Order: sequence, then structure tokens, then C-alpha cells
Amino acid sequence: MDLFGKQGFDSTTAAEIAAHAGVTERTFFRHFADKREVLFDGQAVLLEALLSAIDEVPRDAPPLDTLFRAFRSVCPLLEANRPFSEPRQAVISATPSLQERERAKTAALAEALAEALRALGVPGERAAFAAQIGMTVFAHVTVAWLNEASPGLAERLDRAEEDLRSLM
Amino acid sequence: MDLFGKQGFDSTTAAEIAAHAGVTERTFFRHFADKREVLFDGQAVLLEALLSAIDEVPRDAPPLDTLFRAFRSVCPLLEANRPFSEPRQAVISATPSLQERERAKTAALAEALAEALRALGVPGERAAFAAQIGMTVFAHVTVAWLNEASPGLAERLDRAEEDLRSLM
DNA sequence: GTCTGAATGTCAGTCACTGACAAGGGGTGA
DNA sequence: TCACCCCTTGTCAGTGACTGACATTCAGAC
Repeated sequence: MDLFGKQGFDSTTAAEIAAHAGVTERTFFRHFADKREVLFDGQAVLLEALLSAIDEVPRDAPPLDTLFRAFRSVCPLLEANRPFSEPRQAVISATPSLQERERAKTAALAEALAEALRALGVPGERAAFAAQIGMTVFAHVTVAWLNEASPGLAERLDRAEEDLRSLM
Repeated sequence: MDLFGKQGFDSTTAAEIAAHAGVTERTFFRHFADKREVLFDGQAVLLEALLSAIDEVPRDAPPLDTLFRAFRSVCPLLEANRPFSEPRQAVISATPSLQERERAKTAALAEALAEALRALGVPGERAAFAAQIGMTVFAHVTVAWLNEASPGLAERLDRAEEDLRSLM
């Protein structure tokens, strides 16, 4: 983040990052599949939190409700992480290739949520659809919240859920 | 497509593509911003079609309705393009970096749709949200249709619209 | 104390991509 | 008809991301 903040992501070489961390470039690439990946590590934690939150939801809830409850339950986690995620998001917003990667991560998360819904008995195709819609809302809300801290995530989620209904 | 089909996208070098087309590698990169971009050219046509379709919709329709009407109106175009888009999608599905790019293109399209909605008087934030939801549905439908030609795109769109309502 | 496996370093190589400059080729105006 | 110009392409050299192969180190098991 030091380097990215100073000179931007693209003009920071992998060798510089490695040197800054006191290792070889080769070692850097053994820890991260590629240069961009260095900014997408927390994802695993978020995924775990969401999956275990889904297990807490009553099994007969409609799929989108299930997802929204899970989203709401990870809000505190995200709020606590804001000091890290805000500068990180600034770098991502300034770098198209990182936005590309972020979308890929979001899509992977949606895929995992779909799988979790299937495990709850939601038919496959429907699960994928619900997960994609839910993830779209969640991503939209999160980005808006990173740009503007208040209102908080939970309230924004509530509003988005209403918006979704009112769109049609 | 010849080369990608034979040896896959990743193990096809830009030099090979260029040679196959009878030009220099340098010339190739003057026509395409990067190697992946060679598979994402038609996008502009689709965008134009969608934008002009949006203009045909009565201005007081709810935003998502507007988008769905536009989507429906480009179905014939996409159906006609299937012979090209099907093998193309096969290559994309086999190559993670291309899926990343495809999602970026989808996001760009959503951004353009949001702008079109704003031009119709939909407030900014709401326009972005509607465009993202609409685009998610459209992308989901299109991918499913590319995997399985029947039912056709239009019918799948109708079903997806119902599914969306029933999810909540 | 030795042995072993995992993490790291070293080195050479491939390939995507870029900037700078030169060379052709067709259309335009004198 | 010819000089001129602009646009496209070719050539070349260079940077930087990433990879495979091999050597090395080092902490812990025995």
C-alpha cells in the first residue's frame, strides 16, 4: 500500500514490492498467483463469514432473504475493516485491471453463495440466479458505502432491498 | 478462432495470431489494446442496439421495464449471431482471464445503460442500481442460452423476469 | 547429529506490451 | 504530373510479468 499510494499500482513493479517486503521477486510470485492478487487476500475471511451466516438462517426462507440476512450479519466485520479497505479501494478505483480482478472475485463469491443455497435445497438454476442478484446488490451497496461512510452498511442494505422491490 | 480452438487461448502467442492474420505483432497491438481484446469487438454493436432500443420505450415506464424491453428487442440480433458467439463463448469459458475481461465488458455495458436511464430522467443512483440488476439478469440469461439453444432468448428473458419477482 | 521437507534464492528464458523511428502508399492540391 | 502529406505498417530494442529448473538454507522430527 505504501508503494501503490505513492506511485500507483501500474508503475510499481513486482520487484519493488518484493524488495519492500524483504524477499525476492520469485518468492513474491510463490505467495501470489499474480501481481494483482496481492490486493485480494481478505476475500477468504468474508466468504467464511457469509457461509456460516447462511447456516444460521431458517431453512424455509426465500433465497434472497437468506442472502440478505447473511449480508447483514457481516456488516460489523466490514465496518471494522474500513480503515484497511478504504485506501485499498482507492487504489482499485484508480486501476482498471484491478477493477477487473475485483469483479472476478465478486463473481467467485456469488458462485460460492449459489452453492450454499443449493446445499439448503434451492434448485440449481434458481440458486445461481438468486446469488447473482444478491451479490450485485451487495457489491453495489458496499462500493457506495466505501465512497461515503454514512449511512452505514446495514442501513444501506435495508434501503437497497426496498429499492429492488420498487424498481419493478 | 482457428488457433484458439486448436491450442487454447493461453498457449497461443500474440505473434502467432498476427502471423495468422498476415501482419506484424506490432500491428496487432495497434488494433487491439491487448491480446484478450481480440475476442471482444462486437460489444459496440450490441451497445448501439440497446441504446437506440431504449429510446423507443415510453419515458414513464419503470426503469427495469425499460431495460427489459430493450433486452427483448435485441434478441433477434443475438440469435442471428449465435454461430459466431457460441464457439467464442467456448473459448472464454475455458480461459479464466477471458472470463475476467468478459465481466469487465458487461460492467461497462451496465454503466452505459445507467447513463441512458439518467438521460431519461431516472435519478443517478437509482439508474446505476437498476442497470446493474438488469445487466445481471441479461448476462445470466445469455450465458444459459449459449449453453442450451432452446428455449430461445426471448422466452428465457420472460422467465427470468418472473423469477426475479418470485425470488423475494 | 543427522535427516528431511518446506520456504527461499538464483538464473535463464518466454511472452505481453510499448516507444521511437523508418518506410511504403494512396489521395490531394499546385 | 509531381511534390506533399497523412495514415498504416514494419523494424528494433527495451521493460516487466511470470515460469521452470536447480541449488541452498533452516527449523523441527527422529
